[in-house]
Amino acid sequence: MNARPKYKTKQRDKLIAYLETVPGRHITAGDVCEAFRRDGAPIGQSTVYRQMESLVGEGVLNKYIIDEKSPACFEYVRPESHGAAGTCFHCKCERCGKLIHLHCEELEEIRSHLLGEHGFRLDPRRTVLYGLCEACQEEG
Amino acid sequence: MNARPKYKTKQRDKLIAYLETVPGRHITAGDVCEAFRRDGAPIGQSTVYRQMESLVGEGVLNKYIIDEKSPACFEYVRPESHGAAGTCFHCKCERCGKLIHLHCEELEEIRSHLLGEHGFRLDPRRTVLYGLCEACQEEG
DNA sequence: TTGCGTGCAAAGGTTTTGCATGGCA
DNA sequence: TGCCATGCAAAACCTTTGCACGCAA
Repeated sequence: MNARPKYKTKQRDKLIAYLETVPGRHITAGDVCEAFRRDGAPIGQSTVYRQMESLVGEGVLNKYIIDEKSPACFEYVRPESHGAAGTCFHCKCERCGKLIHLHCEELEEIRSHLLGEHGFRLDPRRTVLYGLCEACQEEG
Repeated sequence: MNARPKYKTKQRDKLIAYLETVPGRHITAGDVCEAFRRDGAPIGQSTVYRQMESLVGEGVLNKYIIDEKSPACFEYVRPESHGAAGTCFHCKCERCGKLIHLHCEELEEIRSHLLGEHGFRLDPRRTVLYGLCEACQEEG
């Protein structure tokens, strides 16, 4: 978890204000750029990338990698859960591509188990569980 | 799981022969290209990409994504475990890159839980659990 | 002979970087 | 004033695609 940037800029404020309107949703850097463009007040894409990467370091955003050809997803974390391990797990259907978000207590136990028994600290932000969703299982 | 390609080519044979020399290790398409280049018998990179993608479909290779800027990793699966529902889970350290194979009863519970409670059939062959290994946690 | 596989080069798309300019403290 | 942040354009990177040629069956 890195330090904040030293300066408070208009772009940074606007970016955070926007992110607060989409808590818990998955958005990409491109989404953000487009949102500002539609607003008639575009922000440079390198600024968006740099600030968002910084916000990940500050714990304000989570960053998820779903697969190599999709852009990275960012998710706004509400201030009250900044410290908490309030991250979600992702399941992706190999067949239809559907992405499922799991906020599940029991999956937290996996993390403790891996840490306690195997010394491995699981990072849910980078981990995607692949498999078949309910609908696709039925289709055979 | 898709069908095999219709033709048996020299390039495909050489590729499989090479993969058999690195079972259980994670390699990238670039690694493969370079290995053949060093051998003095290069293979076109598009051929490598196309054949490896095909081998993933055949179940001969697993494909893993670490993060968006690293190239995709492929892992050779030995023939004897092709059909098996590979009770082997993979943990990969995001820092040192170490690959850990876990054969653990308790992790089987993840699968039952996901299936029972969330209707999701986890495929351990496609799934890598990312995080930090013991040594890298200590280094901070 | 048929048509799939190969290989080169170029495109594709996301993210990063160089560098001059502008704004925060 | 001093330094950081911005923004444009271009680079970097991995991967895919178009197309002509060659090889497997």
